[in-house]
Amino acid sequence: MNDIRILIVEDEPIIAEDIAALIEKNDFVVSAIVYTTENALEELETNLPDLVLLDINLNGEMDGLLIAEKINTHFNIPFIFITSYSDKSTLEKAKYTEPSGYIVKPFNEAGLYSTLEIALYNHAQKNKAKFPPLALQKINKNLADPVSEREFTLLQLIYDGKTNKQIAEMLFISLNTVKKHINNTYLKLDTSSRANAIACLRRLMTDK
Amino acid sequence: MNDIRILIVEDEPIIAEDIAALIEKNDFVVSAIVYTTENALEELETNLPDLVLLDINLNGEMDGLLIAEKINTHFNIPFIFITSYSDKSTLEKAKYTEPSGYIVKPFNEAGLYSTLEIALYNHAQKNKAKFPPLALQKINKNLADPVSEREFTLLQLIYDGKTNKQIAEMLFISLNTVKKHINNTYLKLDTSSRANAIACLRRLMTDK
DNA sequence: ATTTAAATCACCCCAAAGGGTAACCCATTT
DNA sequence: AAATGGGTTACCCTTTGGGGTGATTTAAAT
Repeated sequence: MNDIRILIVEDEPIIAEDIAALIEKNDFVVSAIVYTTENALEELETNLPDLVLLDINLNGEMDGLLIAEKINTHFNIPFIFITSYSDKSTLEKAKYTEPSGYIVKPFNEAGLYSTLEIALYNHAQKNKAKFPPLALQKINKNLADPVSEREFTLLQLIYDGKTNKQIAEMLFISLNTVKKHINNTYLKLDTSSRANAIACLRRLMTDK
Repeated sequence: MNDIRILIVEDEPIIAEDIAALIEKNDFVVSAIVYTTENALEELETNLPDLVLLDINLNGEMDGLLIAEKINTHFNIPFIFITSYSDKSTLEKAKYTEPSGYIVKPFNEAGLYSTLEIALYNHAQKNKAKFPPLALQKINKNLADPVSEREFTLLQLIYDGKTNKQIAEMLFISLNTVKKHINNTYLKLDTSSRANAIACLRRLMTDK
């Protein structure tokens, strides 16, 4: 089956059942409902779900944050906080665990469902987000003298490991033109070699 | 100021004002409120915010999705959908744009605030996760002939944009040795230039 | 004790890339 | 009408990088 299995960690049985009903109504599968931190950790070890709905406050303690940390360090699954505590200090602590969502009670079905769907999709995309393609705007934002579109095209090809000759052939322009463009971009990037330009571009893509 | 500037894209002025009030109440700054797709795109070009609150349906069209695509391809900022359309088909389309959040109307202040905070924090973290450092194990996992630790050191320096001469000086070895090592790694990576080797390494880091 | 593998270095050759100058075309702007 | 800026090309020259062969040392493995 390709069913999405969801673990519910919630110390109030009535609310847990309520959540479970909404989830199943939307064609997800509840892998388990647990009421304590210990059971939650055990459930993760023995019956790993695809996603966790997590109450921050469990029996008076903010153990949801501990569980979140455990999920981050030991499992690679998304989790969503469901809590009635929406004060800034709780949220502040919670956000550092990088939850896929944060739902404040009372919540509605549509809100829960959309948060679930997006959490699952975004989590799946997360790995693919590494080494993203270059973005001209992003690079220029950090440059005094902006790179032109044509120059950017050349930079992308350099970034892909192409030689000047290959670039010339791909763009149907002279080798001299390629060299000229690249030289101009080197001035703008304040660099002086392809490999260094690539490192520079990486920096510009992550800066600010 | 380190104020977080938020763009509101919402075709109903009353709701837009409502959102703006909630935002400012929570110490964010509204960079602009726009009612049309055109103005939204213009605003992105001329006055880039830190985050966009985006209604999917603008004047009868699902232009919010177009704007989302534009943000993804041209700008590197988080965006959150705010919509009254919570049907599965709309959500399905929306999730493929990888929004940082999806808020279903009617929403409450706590829900909006927490979604904003988490979107901003997760987006900031996302940037840090981009362009991760090279990992020898990961690279070798995909290579028939594994790279040695010393060779890996050299590769990292190439990846950082260093020249052979710089590498030789940094590692206190002869320029000839540097060349030899690099040549050996080129054989293993089946490549033939630094820039190409870098592109190859990036590939190896993302390949399963 | 011998093989193996990694790291080190040298020398040579040629291809590729970097740096500078000058010029032309074609838009857009002033 | 003139200036500006991007894209294009050429020419010249210097530096860097890539490719091959061979050799030594050291440490680990058989």
